[in-house]
Amino acid sequence: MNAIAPRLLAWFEHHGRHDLPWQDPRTPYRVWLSEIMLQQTQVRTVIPYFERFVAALPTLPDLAAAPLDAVLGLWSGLGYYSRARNLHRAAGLCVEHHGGDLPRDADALAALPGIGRSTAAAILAQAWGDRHAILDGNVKRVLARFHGVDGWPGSTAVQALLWRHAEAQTPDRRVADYTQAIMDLGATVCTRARPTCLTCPLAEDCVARREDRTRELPAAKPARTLPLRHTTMLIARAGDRRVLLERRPPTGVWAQLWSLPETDDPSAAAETLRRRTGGVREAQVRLPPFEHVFSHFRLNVTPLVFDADATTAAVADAPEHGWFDAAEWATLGLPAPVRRLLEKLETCPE
DNA sequence: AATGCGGGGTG
DNA sequence: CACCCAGCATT
Repeated sequence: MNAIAPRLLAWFEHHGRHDLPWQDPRTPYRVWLSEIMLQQTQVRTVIPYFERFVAALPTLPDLAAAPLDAVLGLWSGLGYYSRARNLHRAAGLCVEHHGGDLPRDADALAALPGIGRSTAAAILAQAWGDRHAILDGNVKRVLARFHGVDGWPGSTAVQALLWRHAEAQTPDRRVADYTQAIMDLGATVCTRARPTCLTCPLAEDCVARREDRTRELPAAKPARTLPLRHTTMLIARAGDRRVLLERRPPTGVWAQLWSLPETDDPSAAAETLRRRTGGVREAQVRLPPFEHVFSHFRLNVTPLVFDADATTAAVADAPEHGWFDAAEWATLGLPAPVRRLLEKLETCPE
């Protein structure tokens, strides 16, 4: 086997990232939180969210004791909100079953919601130096290129092969540094576009480099055009400038987040709102339609603004809802486009 | 084995 | 505009 660990560890000393906020102090809780936030999310995006989160909830018991809405508020804008709900649930389970700590065991970790094979391994490797192989996007790219693995890494077969390479390359010692090193190499040298092979410690034995195929590996996901959906978001604004929000259903996009009432029939918009608010009339202010892109569809959003006479209670079968002023909705877990919409309305005159 | 789940960055 | 990113849960 052509071992990469010695070269990677030597490179890591001077060229790795040693000042990430979750590296110091390096506690299992902070490592866990960072790993969850970093799922499908880049380091630069995560850092401000991480700092805010640990400032508000410094320990695992703090997280377990916090209301879910507070956790979703801290997560608002980061995306993949099931991560926040699972994080909160897992914290409760740790208090209940593990004395308020994360278990130091891969199977016990992977049994917690939101923690899979790779995240469990990353937590044990980073927090304790225990020998476990990780396989995230960076490691997939480095190993696919180094070993010349063809095929899309999302497919089961290719993923299984990459796991075998990852296990075989993980050293017996300095596992925390090795794990960080291979991710740093993927993030800073072996990048998706224009990798800087001239500075790479693995270039000499890299199959993709030798065969000039770094541009082709790892193979791209099979293309598919995203379906387009439409919705109308209803902004009911009271005289005191409070707006009507409702909690979204427990499943589907933006599950359990606070958001604007929606309708798929714009002509029925006023009637939809009247069921919740009493009298409304369409406002003078207009907001332009916009498009929001998800991984699996595109959403065309038409905002409609209404002036509401009263802030009466909703009928019994309506979803959970409420009237919020700017200071209040600012702290809620809102979908990013809804937050932008409300911010825009705040700044624009009558 | 495939799909749902956000939001932002990149070429 | 397409693709990707410190993946996991669900079907």
